Amino acid sequence: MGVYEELKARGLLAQVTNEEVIREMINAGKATFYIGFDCTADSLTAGHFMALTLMKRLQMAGNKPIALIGGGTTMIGDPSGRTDMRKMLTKEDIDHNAECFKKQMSRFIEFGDGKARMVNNADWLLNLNYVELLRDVGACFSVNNMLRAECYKQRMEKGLSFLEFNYMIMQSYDFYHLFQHYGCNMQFGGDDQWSNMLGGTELIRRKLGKDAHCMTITLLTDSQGKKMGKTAGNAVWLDPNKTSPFEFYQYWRNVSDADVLKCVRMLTFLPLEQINEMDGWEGEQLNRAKEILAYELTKMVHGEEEAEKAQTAARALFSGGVSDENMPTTELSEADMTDGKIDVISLLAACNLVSSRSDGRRQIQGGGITVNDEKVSSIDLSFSADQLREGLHIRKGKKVHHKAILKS
RNA sequence: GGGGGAAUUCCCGAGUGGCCAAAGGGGACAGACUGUAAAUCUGCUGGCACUGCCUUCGGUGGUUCGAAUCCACCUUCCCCCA
Repeated sequence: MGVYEELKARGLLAQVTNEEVIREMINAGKATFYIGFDCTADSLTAGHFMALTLMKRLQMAGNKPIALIGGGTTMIGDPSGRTDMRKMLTKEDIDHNAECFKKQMSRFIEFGDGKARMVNNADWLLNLNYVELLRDVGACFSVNNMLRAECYKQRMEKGLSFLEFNYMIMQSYDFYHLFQHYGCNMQFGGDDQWSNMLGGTELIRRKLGKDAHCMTITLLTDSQGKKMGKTAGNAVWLDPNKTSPFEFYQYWRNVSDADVLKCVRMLTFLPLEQINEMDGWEGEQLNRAKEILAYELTKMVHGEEEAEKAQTAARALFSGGVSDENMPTTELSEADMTDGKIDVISLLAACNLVSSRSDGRRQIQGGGITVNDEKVSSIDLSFSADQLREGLHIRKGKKVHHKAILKS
């Protein structure tokens, strides 16, 4: 089975420009493809992760990946799939974010001679001359067509600035540039990028009379149709300082039944035969599939050791209830104590388990807080330095476990 | 450039002088039930020194005993005409 068939079997492919040509090309390892990453934050997210695994799959089949960091395009902001304009980022923010991306990506993809390449479109986009660009490239775009593009549809009601309207042109220019300078003949991206990507092939055809291809990845959505990789509106980050390995593990451990197999298929590198076997699992047995998913992904992102730790911690907490070394921990100091003790609310706040003291109060009143297996029933409860020295196992709800300990 | 409309808490959206920390819904969080699932039901959802006080209704000033609500100017957005 070629890599194309594998991608298809895993449900990763959404749209392709020319199935025949693309299948042959990537199965034979003849493609030089790029995926663009806009650096709107200082860490990659679970959403980017899928693109990275795709890159890896294709690289393993002999194709050459180019990871494009959108230092230039981020200056504009992609309006696709958005109902409002993105916050404008400064050049400094963007550069910083691009650096962070670079580091994280190197964990997954091998960069270097003859391997994957990393480029930043700031290098060619920022120096473009407006009038020159208009004559050179602008003439190749039909506004009528652009307005019909799916990615602008949502914005036709809410308003679309000229700045954002140009995003498609910039992305198209990227492809054109990479095609000429790096022999890049294919572009990958999320399905929401389809129209932007087609803009590139169109430009290449018009300017150079050559064919280039695109292929989009199915967006990872849950059974409710929402994009996955977010909790409480926050992204699940790949940076361990922003989303700890334990939290990362738990995110995947908690996907709903309906989505587990889809995630395993799309995100892990487990062989398809094994996945197909898991497909028959039902009910409680699916918990096993969730563990596998969580473990595999944590291993890829944070390494085997962290994955083990997260799994051990999770198992201990949810089946035995025994506290464990691997639980997220906050070290408190004497300064956090008043008169040799600390009250529950302060404790929760110090561990960042609640968003404010009021929130902490509510959590306690709602019966959601447990310390050392005892439900906290009064907001007046406090703990002594000695108790804290031994370590307190705080639980918020069923899933959030935390340890607080007094550092001597 | 002309005319009309809009901006409310995480989101949608009610509120058009005091009874407004602001209806309703969504989401989030927590409780019950479970399988660390889904569905369902319940609670909760600005902050704090919490029967009280403080900050919030695009911004800045003003009117008033009192403003999310009235007035002026500004900013941003939408629609129609050019």
